[in-house]
Amino acid sequence: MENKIFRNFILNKGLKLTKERSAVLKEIFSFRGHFDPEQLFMRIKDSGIKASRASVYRTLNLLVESGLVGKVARTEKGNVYEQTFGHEHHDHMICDRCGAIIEFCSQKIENLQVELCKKNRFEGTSHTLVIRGICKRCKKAKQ
Amino acid sequence: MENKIFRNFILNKGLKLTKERSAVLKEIFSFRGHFDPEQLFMRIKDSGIKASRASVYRTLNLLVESGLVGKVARTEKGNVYEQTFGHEHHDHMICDRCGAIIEFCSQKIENLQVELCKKNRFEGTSHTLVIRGICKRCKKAKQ
DNA sequence: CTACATGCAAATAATTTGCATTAGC
DNA sequence: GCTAATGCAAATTATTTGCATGTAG
Repeated sequence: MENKIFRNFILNKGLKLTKERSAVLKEIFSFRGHFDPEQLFMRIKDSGIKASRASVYRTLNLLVESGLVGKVARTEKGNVYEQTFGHEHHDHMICDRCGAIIEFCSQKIENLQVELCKKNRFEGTSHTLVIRGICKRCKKAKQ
Repeated sequence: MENKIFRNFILNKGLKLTKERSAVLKEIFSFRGHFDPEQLFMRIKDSGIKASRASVYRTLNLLVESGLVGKVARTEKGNVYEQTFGHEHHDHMICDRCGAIIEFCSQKIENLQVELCKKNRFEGTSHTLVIRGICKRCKKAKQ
């Protein structure tokens, strides 16, 4: 499914579906969770396929553009991504101490978006909520 | 007021209140709005005081630690800050058509943050909510 | 066979840091 | 006077880019 979408996206732009690009796509969709470019690069390397860091970065940008992958956040150590295709909308909490990213879903936020948009006569299509602070693990370590 | 808070913070840590640190604090509280370290550095330079980029960065970190200044976001071109002392929190709607940024305040979001953090045993310190869509002006133009 | 993509290494850009010198307290 | 802060330039880190070569369509 995601292969088809990516293929279409690539060909429509007059670009080429190389084995490096396919490898990046495949690796991302082979697991669920957050990742950064370096982790992705290592995973691909470990899987036996060769794709340079440069290609990983370049493909990642294409994937974001295509909508298959989303940028979750910018942290002190770079960007964090996730696959967005086939996943329900959720938001994130980010620990400022250890960088942990916690996902959560809340119907109240969805409702709040509708309410706020009505009040401001804004036609909302999506939102991003990030709560920053200290995760329970670090909170415990602090004491 | 903020001078007093900063002075206390600095002295409590056994640090020194230098003229560079005072200059950074003064400059930040002399206007309202967002800024990045480079802009701040330039403003200070233009105001006739000498303070190196390194000192601006170092002081900025202290100010965030003290709670007088907050990190608004990480953008593609670095961190964006704002003074937090004496200012109410707000969030943004961004129009995908014309790029307009609408600020809004909502007590319900603040409450929701508290509720979500409690549920996830997360110690939330701040949040960023961005709603994307079409603003009323563009919505009207569309019809 | 003709763009476009790749790998590499060098370039960027924001921020941090080591060190000799200066200055709060 | 002791200790921390400054300025500078070099280091660091994540990401991008130029270019010669490889390859998909």
